[in-house]
Amino acid sequence: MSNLSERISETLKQAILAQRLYPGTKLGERELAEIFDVSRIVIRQALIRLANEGLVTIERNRGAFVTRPSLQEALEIYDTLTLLEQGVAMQLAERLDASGWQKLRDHIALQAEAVERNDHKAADELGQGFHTLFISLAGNRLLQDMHAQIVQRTFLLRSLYTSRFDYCNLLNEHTKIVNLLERGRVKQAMELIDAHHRHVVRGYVLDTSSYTQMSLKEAIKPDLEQEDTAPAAAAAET
Amino acid sequence: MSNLSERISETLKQAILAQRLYPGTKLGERELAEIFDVSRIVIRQALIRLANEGLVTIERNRGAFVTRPSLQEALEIYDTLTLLEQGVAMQLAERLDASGWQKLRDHIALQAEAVERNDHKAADELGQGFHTLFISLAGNRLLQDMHAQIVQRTFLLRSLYTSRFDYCNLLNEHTKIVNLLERGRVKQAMELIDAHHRHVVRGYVLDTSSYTQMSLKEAIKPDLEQEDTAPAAAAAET
DNA sequence: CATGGTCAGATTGGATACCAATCTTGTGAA
DNA sequence: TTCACAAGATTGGTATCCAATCTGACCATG
Repeated sequence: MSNLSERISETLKQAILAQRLYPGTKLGERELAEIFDVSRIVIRQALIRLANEGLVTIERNRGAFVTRPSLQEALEIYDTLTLLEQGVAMQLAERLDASGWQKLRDHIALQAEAVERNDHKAADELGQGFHTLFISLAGNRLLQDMHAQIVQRTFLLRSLYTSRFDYCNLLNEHTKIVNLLERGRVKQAMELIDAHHRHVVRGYVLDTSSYTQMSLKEAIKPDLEQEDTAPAAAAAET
Repeated sequence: MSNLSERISETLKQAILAQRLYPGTKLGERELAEIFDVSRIVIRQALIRLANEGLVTIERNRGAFVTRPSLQEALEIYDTLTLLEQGVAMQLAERLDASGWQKLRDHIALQAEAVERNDHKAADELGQGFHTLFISLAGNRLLQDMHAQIVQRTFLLRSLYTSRFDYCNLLNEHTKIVNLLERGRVKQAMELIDAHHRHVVRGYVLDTSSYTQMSLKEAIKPDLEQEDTAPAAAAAET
């Protein structure tokens, strides 16, 4: 359904966020056109979309590459994330109702389970999800979209630097933040949010050595198969 | 220089921000392709760029239109703007040096002159500029870009609703905010920032009757001439 | 008279083929 | 070895064509 170029940009985005496409990887128009079996123009449009979101960098007459954020940009990403979440924290402390706080606690409980199961993958995703849920409770769609865009960029950093998070500690901080806010201790909560993001940044070890290179086709294939069920059936009819 | 589709999207953006292209106006591919004398594909790419920034809305198989923000979205825009500027206020109160405060005061002085001259246009632009300067002092490029994108959307609102601002009052509030922040009275400053944006919103009178409809070509022409000096000369040679 | 359905035209989304400009690369000469 | 230059590859853009869909007018029917 909907736009072809939009679907392709979405597929590429998933591959980038899942770290199957590594920052710096060249995204050749011709190559992608063959992989997706579409014209180059659709690929170009998809790349323009991704470039506008900052996930891809287009260099004139040279091509598109998965964006490689500098350390400076990495700091800006977390600084901005902190600013947004501190702002939302202030709003929630004033406006959030009981059911809202409960949603946060439920989410934390889910993550706690995952941590106990030693399910790193789930714990990681739920940890990310907490921040998204937190922002969404402000009820501001625009703010939510901006936040989501910045969170996306953090995935580029995860690809670039090996990350060793202390999930248990991060989870505890989530709990503390909710507790502080619900009791109206806004200032302390905001300081903790700041510290929380610094802890996340500290989890990034500057170690660009260990990354597995993958072919473009290899990297995209999983998403391709997942979404190509219908087109494949249609193709079988011909 | 650089991309054709990027230049065209920039030109269209100027026309939208200058309120020569009114929200709801249809941006037909064929029509624009003739006006700019380029292929439809370049236009499509430009429209995709603008759609990603929220200035244009693309409806499948129907075409692109200048975005018409709902009242809900208008509130979200100013709510988000408030959140960003409050966050930056906190940072500046802690970190800004003397020369930074001076820049803010200088800017306010410029706007004060414009107000005294009764130069509404300049006063308006400088009023906008204050917020941009304010954010830029945080020294966070990403944050600055996000802020700029949201400010752009406020221009859509200015087109949609007739605005009657009390420039003198808004200017005074700018002064007060700077004074409060420099003296470390962060909380009061943040409250004033909130009030300030509410005053701006109040300046929008819901009155969709008085808007001058303009043809697409008419609306774009000024920017076209401005940037087409070189191409025009080249065309004259043929 | 109003209402609903059908059909032609217009517009968008996309494919294909082609060309110009630029970048990369590899080779040959100094 | 190093520099310059030519060949190939890639991107940016054009023109033309086609399918899908939306729009709107026209006509038939209750």
